[in-house]
Amino acid sequence: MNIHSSPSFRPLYDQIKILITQSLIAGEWRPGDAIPSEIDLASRFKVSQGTVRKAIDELAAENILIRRQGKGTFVASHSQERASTRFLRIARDEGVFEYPTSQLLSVTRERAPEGSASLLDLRTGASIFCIKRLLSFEGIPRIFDEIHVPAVSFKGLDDAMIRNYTGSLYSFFESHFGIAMIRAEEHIKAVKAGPVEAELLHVNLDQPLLRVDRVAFTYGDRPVEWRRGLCHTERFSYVTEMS
Amino acid sequence: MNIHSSPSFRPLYDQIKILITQSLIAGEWRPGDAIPSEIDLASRFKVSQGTVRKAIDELAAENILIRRQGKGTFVASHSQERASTRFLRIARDEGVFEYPTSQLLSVTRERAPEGSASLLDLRTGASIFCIKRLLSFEGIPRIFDEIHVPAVSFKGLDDAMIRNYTGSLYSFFESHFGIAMIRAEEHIKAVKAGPVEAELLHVNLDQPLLRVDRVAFTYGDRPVEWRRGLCHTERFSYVTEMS
DNA sequence: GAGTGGTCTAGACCACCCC
DNA sequence: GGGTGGTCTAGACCACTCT
Repeated sequence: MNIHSSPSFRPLYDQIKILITQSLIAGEWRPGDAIPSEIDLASRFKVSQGTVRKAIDELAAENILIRRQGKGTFVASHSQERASTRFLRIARDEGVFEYPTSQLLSVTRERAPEGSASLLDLRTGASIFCIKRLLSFEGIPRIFDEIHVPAVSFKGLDDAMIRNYTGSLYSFFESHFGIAMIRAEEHIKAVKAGPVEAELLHVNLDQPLLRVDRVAFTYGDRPVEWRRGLCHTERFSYVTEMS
Repeated sequence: MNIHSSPSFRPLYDQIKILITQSLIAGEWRPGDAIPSEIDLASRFKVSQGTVRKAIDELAAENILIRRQGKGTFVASHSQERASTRFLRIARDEGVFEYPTSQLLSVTRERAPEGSASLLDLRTGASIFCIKRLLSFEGIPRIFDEIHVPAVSFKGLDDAMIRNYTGSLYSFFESHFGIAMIRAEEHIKAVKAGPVEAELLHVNLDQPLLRVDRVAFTYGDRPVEWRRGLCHTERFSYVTEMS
């Protein structure tokens, strides 16, 4: 098996990562499913088990797959993950973590404004769904979210569907539209509360809020969600780690 | 080599990670140094090269070591890293990244207040150094930092030393005190500018600022720095990624 | 050419899970 | 007991860097 024919050498395990990713994009294995065993994949791709292992190791490090000793390797899912604090970085300063409750404000069909359109690789004016909601911790409204997703990828989305679903929004996107969020980038600023968010979050006008702009990506680094969260950070913080 | 004697089984490569970390703590290899080759380490630890590889792979994934094909494996350093954006997450919304300039305001010896003391595993009132500085982007002051470090680990620190040093603060800590920062946790809030920071950052009183509290750790997950940054985020953002 | 890390293989055996 | 992932080894060969 001579793949060492440079130039532009690409390791075997890297090519296998791509093949696995393509199967994920194609929906051959869906979030929560077990993928074939390492031995099966090795024989399918005609490589050694060690090479498959390395490919899976990297996908697991990216939180795309999850390994469970003795059971198998699974497609990461927002539905079954314990403590879905993975994309929710707001937490109490002290005390136990409590999952927020969500109040849906509106779901509308809109034309994408320039900002979110370009970040979602859409043309300005493309059709999107705009979701507005309020997240509350301990009964107190803390985060006002405005969420844009391309209408073409989320055909038929409406407020009743969301209201009838119990679970996180990303878990809803997975089960109803087969779109799994695997990565996100956020830009954070401190801003003054405007009239809308002041009323929703029960704060005075011009109170400082955290403004968290996010772009989330699915398999193959395809951007599929833009959102802006306005967050009242009294007794709460946005938590990050770096290394 | 039978290490598979459960209970409380610990893989060999994990034990070797610990041994390498201990050498880093002991200062056997310092930031910027090359560590011995994989073959040398394998014979020193009496394991196969593959096992050493796995240990080094994980330390490299944690940004503690840096592999360079054909050259060797090196201890990560804040001095020689290209684009030390690793612990500086504030960037312009658009345009090219420009490294900020630092203006040292004061270096004083203080008694640790309760907050930073407990986060640094010190008793309240322990001796610390308090560094205050102002970071400017494009000539405009953007971040007011207050930094606490234990006096016992930073013996002899004074403002002249910092002023005479060109380079980042963490690179200074490395070269003068042998303390390498490898990981940090941050808690972010939106707050109103008080009188001190309003003047320093040239903003009105009560303007919203980002308040970024950080605890930074060195080898062995030992906390050695607490800092609070107040940041004026007009045209700038705090950038994060998650997966 | 010598030395380093990087890739790939084949095989043995262990830890874990479930039937 | 049989299947899964997890660890460890030994060896071959490639890619990169420096001398």
